[in-house]
Amino acid sequence: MEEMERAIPRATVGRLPRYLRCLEETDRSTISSSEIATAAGVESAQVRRDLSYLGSIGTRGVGYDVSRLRAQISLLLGLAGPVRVAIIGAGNLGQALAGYAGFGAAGFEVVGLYDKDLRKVGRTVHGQPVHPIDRLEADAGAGLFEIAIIATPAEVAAGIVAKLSNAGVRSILNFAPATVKAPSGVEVRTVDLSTELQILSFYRR
Amino acid sequence: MEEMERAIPRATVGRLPRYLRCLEETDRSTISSSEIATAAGVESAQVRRDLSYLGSIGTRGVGYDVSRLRAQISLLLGLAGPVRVAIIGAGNLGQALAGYAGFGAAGFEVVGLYDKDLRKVGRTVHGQPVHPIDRLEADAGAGLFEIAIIATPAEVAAGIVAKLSNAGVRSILNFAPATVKAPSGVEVRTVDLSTELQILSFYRR
DNA sequence: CTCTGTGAAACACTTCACAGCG
DNA sequence: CGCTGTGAAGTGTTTCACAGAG
Repeated sequence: MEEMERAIPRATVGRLPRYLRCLEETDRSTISSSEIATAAGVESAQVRRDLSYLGSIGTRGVGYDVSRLRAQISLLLGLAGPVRVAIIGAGNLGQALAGYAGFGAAGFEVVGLYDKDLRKVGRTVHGQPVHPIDRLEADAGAGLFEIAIIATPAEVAAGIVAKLSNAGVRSILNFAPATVKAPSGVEVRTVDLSTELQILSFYRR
Repeated sequence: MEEMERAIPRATVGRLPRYLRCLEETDRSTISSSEIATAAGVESAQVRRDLSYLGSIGTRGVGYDVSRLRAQISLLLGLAGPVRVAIIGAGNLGQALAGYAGFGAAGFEVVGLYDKDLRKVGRTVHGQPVHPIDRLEADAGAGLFEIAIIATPAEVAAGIVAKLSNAGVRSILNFAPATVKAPSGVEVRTVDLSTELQILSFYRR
């Protein structure tokens, strides 16, 4: 039997962070769907439909209570407590990510980097320890982090995804320019500069 | 009257770069839809449907001619000649992007950075000149680049998008954590770390 | 009277399944 | 016979439009 009580569409999940940001930027205590819509760049009916999945509690004639709605969305996105993030690969990108101050503000906590190069292991990068890549699977299995960010060369990305998903990690952000098939139950989001530019190239002129 | 001859679905455009990469990685001269599908992590029917929008020329019983197909996809994505890219914002991210070697390999050419800080203007970053931000609109209008990458603080992102689209730029990659509404006819793709992590947080456990 | 929540319609995208070409 | 190309069916998402709560 399938679980189907709270089937929130992927498209909706993808927009909730945007709504959350709008809510954080306003100073009013109540906000209507069309105000959120304008700020988020979508249709107001879309906002109402999306928020209705939260078992929503807007007030007709008024709108949504900002702090209540923030709490609801944060809860749904699993942002109630701190979310721990591991960075795989301590090269240029991995180090830049480790130093990114935005993590804390958004409730994420970097718990370490993993690298193959033993000369890097044991050092710290922006205050974060660099661990040997051999320890990755065990640490993942022990539940030391919830989300993994892959910042390795493309050749090894698929292997890392396999290890992580074996160890029970369900959320992976992949910055390697490689197409990796997500094992079922695992969400892999790939962000690649060349891919983005190629898509944009289609839409020019 | 609307142009409708070649309405290629956005979802298809988003997958073409992946197919292109598979084609670049194979050493065979012919390839079937299910082979592409396996490599790209999608269904074979999806590949055939997507490729059929290219006015496709597979050979029944055989598959697709790799070099022919590469040429077709490149052409459709507008990658036939070099595509010029400007980087707006010469801070950490902008500088890192300017130094990213992957541009050339994928047929993109960085033509310069733009920054508000006059102390940076006139310097070069990884061989790229830094121009004053005032010149952005004129340079864009003069057609000096096809794609703009926004690597500025969030506060100024919306204004930059407005200037660029005024000047006729149709393709924008936005790394600022800001929701910008794309003027019609302009494609804006936003990539933001916090948003990605928040989405992934939903799918953990 | 305003603004939510939601059936129902419209639209977009994916998958099935098979006719038919090479 | 193998594999493409595509009608048709299925699924997911957006938009319309309005009943009804506050």
